[in-house]
Amino acid sequence: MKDLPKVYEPQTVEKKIYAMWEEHGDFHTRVNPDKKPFSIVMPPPNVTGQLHMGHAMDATLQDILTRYKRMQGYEALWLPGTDHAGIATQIKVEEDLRVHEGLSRYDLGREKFLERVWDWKEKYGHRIVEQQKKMGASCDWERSRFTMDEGCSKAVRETFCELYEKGLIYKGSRIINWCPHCLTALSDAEVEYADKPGHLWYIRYPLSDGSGDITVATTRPETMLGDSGVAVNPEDEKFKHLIGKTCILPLVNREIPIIGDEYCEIGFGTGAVKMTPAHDPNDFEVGLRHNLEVIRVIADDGTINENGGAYEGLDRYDCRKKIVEDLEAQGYLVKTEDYSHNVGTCYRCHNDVEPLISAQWFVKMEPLAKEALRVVNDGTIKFVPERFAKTYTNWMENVHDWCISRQLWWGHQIPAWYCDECGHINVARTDPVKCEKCGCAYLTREEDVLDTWFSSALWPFSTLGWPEKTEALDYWYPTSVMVTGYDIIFFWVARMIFSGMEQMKREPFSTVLIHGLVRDSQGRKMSKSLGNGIDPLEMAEKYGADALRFNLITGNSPGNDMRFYEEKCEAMRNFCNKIWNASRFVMMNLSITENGLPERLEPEDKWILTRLNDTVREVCENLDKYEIGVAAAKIYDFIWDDYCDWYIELTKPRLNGEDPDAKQRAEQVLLYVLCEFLKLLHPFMPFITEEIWQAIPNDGGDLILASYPRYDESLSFPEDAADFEIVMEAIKAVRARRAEMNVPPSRRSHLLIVTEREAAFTQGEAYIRKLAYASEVTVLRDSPADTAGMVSAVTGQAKMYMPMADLVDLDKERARLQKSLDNAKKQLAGQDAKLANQSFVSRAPEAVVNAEREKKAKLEALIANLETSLRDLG
RNA sequence: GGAGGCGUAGCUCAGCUGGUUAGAGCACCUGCCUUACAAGCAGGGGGUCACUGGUUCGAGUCCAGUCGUCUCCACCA
Repeated sequence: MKDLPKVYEPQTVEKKIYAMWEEHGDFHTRVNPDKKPFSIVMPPPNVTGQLHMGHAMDATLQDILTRYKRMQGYEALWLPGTDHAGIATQIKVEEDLRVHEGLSRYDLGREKFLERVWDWKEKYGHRIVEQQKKMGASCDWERSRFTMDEGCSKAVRETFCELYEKGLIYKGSRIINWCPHCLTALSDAEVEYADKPGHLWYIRYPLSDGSGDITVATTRPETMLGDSGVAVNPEDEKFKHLIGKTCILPLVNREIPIIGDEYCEIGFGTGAVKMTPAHDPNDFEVGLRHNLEVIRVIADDGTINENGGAYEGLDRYDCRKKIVEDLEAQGYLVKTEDYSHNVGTCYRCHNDVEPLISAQWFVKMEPLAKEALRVVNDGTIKFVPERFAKTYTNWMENVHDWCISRQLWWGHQIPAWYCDECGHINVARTDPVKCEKCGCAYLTREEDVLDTWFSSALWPFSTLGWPEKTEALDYWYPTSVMVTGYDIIFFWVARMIFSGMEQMKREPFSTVLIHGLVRDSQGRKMSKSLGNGIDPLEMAEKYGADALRFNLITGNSPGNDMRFYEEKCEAMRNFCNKIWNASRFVMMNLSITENGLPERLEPEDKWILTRLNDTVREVCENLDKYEIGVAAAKIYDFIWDDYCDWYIELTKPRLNGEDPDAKQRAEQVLLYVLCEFLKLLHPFMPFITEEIWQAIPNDGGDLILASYPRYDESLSFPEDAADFEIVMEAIKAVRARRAEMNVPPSRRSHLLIVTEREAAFTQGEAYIRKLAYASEVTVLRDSPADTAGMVSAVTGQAKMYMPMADLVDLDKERARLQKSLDNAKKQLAGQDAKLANQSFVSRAPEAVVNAEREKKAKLEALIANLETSLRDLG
């Protein structure tokens, strides 16, 4: 043991420890009726993705909760897995195909292409898992799932069929968001809006009867190719008379009607709006009401289609330019204004999305939203922090139908077959051989696949075996906590909730723990394009995974973003090193081979045990409330301040002393407290704690499976601890006085302690000498006759004198004492005033009043001591 | 337009249901290599808790308003 390096080396330790856990099967869970279940399903990262800081934080939080519950005796399952991530993965493989072979997916064809994607998945799918392991993730890897594995596919198909049968899934032609780059439809949630500078063009549409014209304003002139009407408000005096007339669409020369619709706001813009039902959701609605023609002019790839006449084949933005030029040339352009407007972009490729009419599959949201709202409103599902419940309900209350079809190949192909004869849509759990309506055998399968989030939505139960009735499902569902970022509430959390309610008739989890984003040191979002991402693995390699974990969960509060500072990793690494060296110290001094407390405890032992016990209680309370950062900070303080800076120092005289019995008792308490704090800290810093645990006499078994500390009243000695703190206070006062005068520790002096609490000080003579740099300690009841030439330090319970004549300046000493005295008196006056206040004494809770009285008593004692010291100085 | 967060030490942030003299890390200053640890020890400086008003015996904490800042949702061409 004595050869342990002075500096903790996480790199070698972490690998070894993780392998040990795996080898011992410590992560493995089983349906165990004797234990209470606890479960977390991991938000599945993209199968071909790489671990980023967000994942690292997410995983750390989940791991802490899982380890905590596991140690508390729960059958704690953290179920891992990966997501097929439709668009993201397909794009990656297509890119690879293009770069290396110069091929597109169409060159390969669907089947061959999908084989490539599966190969890709096999090749890179393990990467993220290995990365999670490096972070210490204690998942039950044997239960790992993939959103496109057999079971999940079955769950998807079952859900699709059920919803279709209930009429909750339908196919229809509606305006959807289309990404011309990814060439697929998107859901509302997949569109990100950004303010972009643009223009508002005012265009004159001549009336057909030649009686004048009507001017419309638009931000998207290219869509005029698909205009099939102009709308004005029916109450608008300016335009009322035009309703029913027609006008001529410039450039196209189409005659289109002027209609009256409330949608058009009086006084806004020109008061007249061009209607493009095929490319604008509002126009589409208006078009339905007035039977306007739906003319699609923009093709899937973002170019103008055959309906665009002369403009056919132009890219939509080139077309815009050309149209404006032509309008101007032909005198239809009235004016152009600068205008900033919100443009929807694809959340994957950030190209502008094109709203267009398209036949797609939708989930009808209204009936599903009802239950999803109820379980959050009635508290069945709790959000932490609570404010996110509002975000959630707000969205759910206004949700539109969910477009679930994607024009991709990689994903769950929609289980629908179109009858070539009668056109009937056959939706079936097993592939049909003939049309259920007309019986013909010519069926064509729907090519589209489902939105990735459709399978993610089923994750909490599909991973546990649904639609089969499995024991695991019965045991662990509903899961305990869902841990995820606020950026994913709509995409995922909301959809898991309504899916769980619909398919399982039970909520998928009882608590949603929301965390924020990890940003860079300047507060910017970490992103590939900015190149400001910090690789968690690099940080883990440099400072240790434990340090990184601690960094990510301390000093921030749930739901708030945090900035990542490498310096903080350094600080946390230092903490690891502190623990390492404290353990090294204990081991170096250890002669005992078993962990157990002695019969007889010294005051300092009682103090540290009391502090430990208090810490245990508070940490558990905090963890139960998901105040993980607060819990971590308390453990940090206990270990560093109480255990290392005080307790270890306090035991040194005994460890180095002549009394073997006293030495052994000190060892016992040192070891006991060490073991307890290792357990306490283990969920947060699993590697270093396990490593040390394995090296010391422990309770047997791996730390990961040890019992988490519980509050133990028999190990709490508040009175003794308070008495002991009197001594600590005196030591601090002496140190402060010496530091003030720049006395180096090497200069020791006789220390006279005048106190009524002689016993407390006499008992501690040995360590007082050490900690207060004294050559000898004399405890007296009465002040010495002559204190001239002595430096003094005063607390409420003791007066300390150090004969250091050369350093004493009587006047300065007097002035200093007088200043302290004045200060204390001032405080006492405030205290008196407070206690004289009748309404305070009568209204404040007794405990608060008593605390104030105690404080007053302490001040009085301090004042008395200061006064006698002053008097003694003469 | 709607909703929400944030504003506390030089920097980054904690501070739970209102209750000692408002904390931490980093940075800074002073003194120390005191045989666990200089990635350390001891001591210290530094805050009108954005502003204004209110509730209360008592407000960083609760309420209202103001200013600044960030985010999400919706979106009128």
